[in-house]
Amino acid sequence: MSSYELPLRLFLAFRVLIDELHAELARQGHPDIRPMHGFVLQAIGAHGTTAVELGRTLGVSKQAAGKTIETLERLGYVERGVDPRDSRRKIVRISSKGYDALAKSARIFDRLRQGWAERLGEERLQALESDLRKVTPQDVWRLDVPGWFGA
Amino acid sequence: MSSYELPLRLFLAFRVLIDELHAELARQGHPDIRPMHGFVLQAIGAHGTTAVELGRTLGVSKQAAGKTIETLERLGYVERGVDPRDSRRKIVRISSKGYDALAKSARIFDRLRQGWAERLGEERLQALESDLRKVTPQDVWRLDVPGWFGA
DNA sequence: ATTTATAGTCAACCAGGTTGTCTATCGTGT
DNA sequence: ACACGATAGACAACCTGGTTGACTATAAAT
Repeated sequence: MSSYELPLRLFLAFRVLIDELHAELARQGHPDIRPMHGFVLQAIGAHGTTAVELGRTLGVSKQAAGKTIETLERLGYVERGVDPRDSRRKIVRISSKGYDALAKSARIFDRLRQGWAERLGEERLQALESDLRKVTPQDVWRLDVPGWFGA
Repeated sequence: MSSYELPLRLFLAFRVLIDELHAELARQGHPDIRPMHGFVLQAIGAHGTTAVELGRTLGVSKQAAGKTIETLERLGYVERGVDPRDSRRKIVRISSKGYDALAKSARIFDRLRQGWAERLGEERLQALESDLRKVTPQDVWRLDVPGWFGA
């Protein structure tokens, strides 16, 4: 096929996962969560963060990060509190609803991955994951912080 | 390995290709082309199309398609003419500048794919492409792209 | 001939990004 | 001790690319 196939298929593969995730999340009580909110919650992390910090992590301006936080707060996925040691900072923390969404997302992603493993074979899927790691930047934003999914 | 890694890596792999494409396109005389414009040109095709048709192909509203066409026309990548058999329709055709961008994009994608082939091995890359085809829809052009191309 | 469907445009709105400006607070160097 | 530079957050104006709804012109069907 065309030179466009590889990038397009990568994008479509991503979209397939994200679309199924959100259809399923909607069924499981999170109809208003938007694609990427899960990734933002991941980026916020278990210890909380601030707008400036989140902006740096995600590679956007602090104002953009602030708007996203505002949206997530309005939807109830994060809560904001003050930093007792620095009254300029407002700590953003994942709420219990946020943890619920994260836990459900993780389970759904695992199930979707299982579906792929059945279609491609676990071996081939592991090869695919390994190859993707080789062509993408390492150390994206620490995805393996322990204790993220418990609530 | 978190449940989020697979979708994230797919997205990052896509972004790596798109970012390098546009850096290179800018060097080759197309500094103002935006991520996705190439895909839209592909969707327009050699026979031309209309705003309504393009919207259907891309899975967006006719108004959104119209805005994108307007942008591409302003940048000189497409031209609009009337349909002699239906005076309501305005046919959108790829301009010579548009074809130049498409040809260069194809060459750049091919070169990027070659780089991956050298890093992963041609065999593994073909396996990856084959696996991606198995988990993505056949209808490659319905990719409600909005928002996903970032940058 | 009248009705219905279609193509395109305009307007209002939204999300999420940008830059610039401003205030409050912190931390440091003299 | 304190003045000053750096930082966190908020606000405003603006951009892009989506959305829906309303409207006009034209084509097609009954």
